[in-house]
Amino acid sequence: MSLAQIRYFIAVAEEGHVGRAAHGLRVAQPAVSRQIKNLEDELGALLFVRTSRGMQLSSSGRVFLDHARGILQGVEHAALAVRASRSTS
Amino acid sequence: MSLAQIRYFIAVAEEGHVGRAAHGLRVAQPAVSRQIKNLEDELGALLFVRTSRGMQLSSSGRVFLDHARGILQGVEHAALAVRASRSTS
DNA sequence: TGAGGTTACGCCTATCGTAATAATG
DNA sequence: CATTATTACGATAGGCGTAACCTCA
Repeated sequence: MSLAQIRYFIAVAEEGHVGRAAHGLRVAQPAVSRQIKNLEDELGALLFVRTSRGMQLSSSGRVFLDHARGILQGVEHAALAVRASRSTS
Repeated sequence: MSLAQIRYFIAVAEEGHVGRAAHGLRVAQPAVSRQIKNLEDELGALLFVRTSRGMQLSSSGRVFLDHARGILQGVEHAALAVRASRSTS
């Protein structure tokens, strides 16, 4: 699992389309498609249901989404906290 | 920032030595040394004070450590939650 | 057949390990 | 000089983009 995979996952979950997510992430479609697949393989669960119109979160995907957002927020907070502490050091 | 960097950082913080941390991580010393440096560069702060006997957390490092642990726990919980939800899907 | 997602394939960057180089007590 | 960290450098793996392919309404 990587932070990039988590970002890609959240983007697809919010957009409902790999293509649209890729555009927002400024990355090509296959990059997102592959990383979502890698993530699913590692977790041993399908995170999305593929429909002919796009991707919809599966129940496992919904479970993962909450955690995923928390992780990214944790990363942001960590960076902010360190940058803030710099002046105090 | 990557999850590997966070793992390396925590290991060094706990061991107090790059070498010992590397051994525990089953990776060579320079890999850890470099990633710690990359992390420090990205965060714009020194996370450790280098002594001739090893590495000691700086005040910025102490700030980061709490966040770092939380992030990794978040990752673990996320994976566990998805694996648990698999059977429920 | 059009609107999506995925697989194939070649390139390129990032990371690694070994070996060499500091630095410090 | 022993101990520990860092830098150099060549090799490799993982990620990306383009292009080709698949699937479903």
